[in-house]
Amino acid sequence: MDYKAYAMIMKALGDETRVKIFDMLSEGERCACKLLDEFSVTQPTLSYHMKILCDCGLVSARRDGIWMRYTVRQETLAEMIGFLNRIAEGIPEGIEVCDCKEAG
Amino acid sequence: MDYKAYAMIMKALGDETRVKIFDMLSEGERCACKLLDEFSVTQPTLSYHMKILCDCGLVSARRDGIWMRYTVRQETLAEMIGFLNRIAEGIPEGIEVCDCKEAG
DNA sequence: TCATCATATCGATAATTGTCTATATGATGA
DNA sequence: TCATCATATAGACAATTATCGATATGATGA
Repeated sequence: MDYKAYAMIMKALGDETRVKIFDMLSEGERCACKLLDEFSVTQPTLSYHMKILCDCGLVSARRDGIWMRYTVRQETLAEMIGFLNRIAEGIPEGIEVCDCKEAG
Repeated sequence: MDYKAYAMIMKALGDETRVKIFDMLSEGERCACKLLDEFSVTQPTLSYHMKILCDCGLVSARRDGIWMRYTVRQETLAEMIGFLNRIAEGIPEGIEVCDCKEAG
């Protein structure tokens, strides 16, 4: 997974509606109609948001008859958390001042 | 921290340049000039990106003479990781099918 | 005080995004 | 097969974003 992929995931969650949807999905599989009840957006707008969440790999969709059902993709979420954890762990104890003064 | 704040953080990281900058900062404090060397953007553009990273709370900036030095704000990053962990942990074992069929 | 250097802000602009209405697609059941 | 229902796509549009060049700000040192 490269920076482009991480940025795509973050961008997908960088919208209040989508981050709420994603949080709702943490409770388990949800259908589009349930999600539509919760948010004051039209059906096409919800569909647009779900596509973004699916395209980045955070959510998977399955068709069940005429309904669409969505779940969190744990692998992708785990990779994202891993990336952030590595950044958090990478921070050294002391302050490391860069060598501007010498260079300039 | 509310959904709006989380979305703001995610949006800040939802750009390839910024996610790279943030990853670079995991190595320790960095000055603007060092960051500018690494990325093919102009100085005003870097300044713009750093403002976004600072405004959402992910990065803190300090002035050191004529230089600006940036560090990861561990508290904010930890809160973000915590939020994602709660979502990951919230996913139940079995598939929970919602009651579309009965409701419709 | 003033020139210089690093950074921030301004104003402009092309690209992207989030939203809508209207319409298409695709599954279901009579 | 056809009407119906849930969802997806198309097209339009206002708002936001990422970027730049030009300029302002603010610290430093002669």
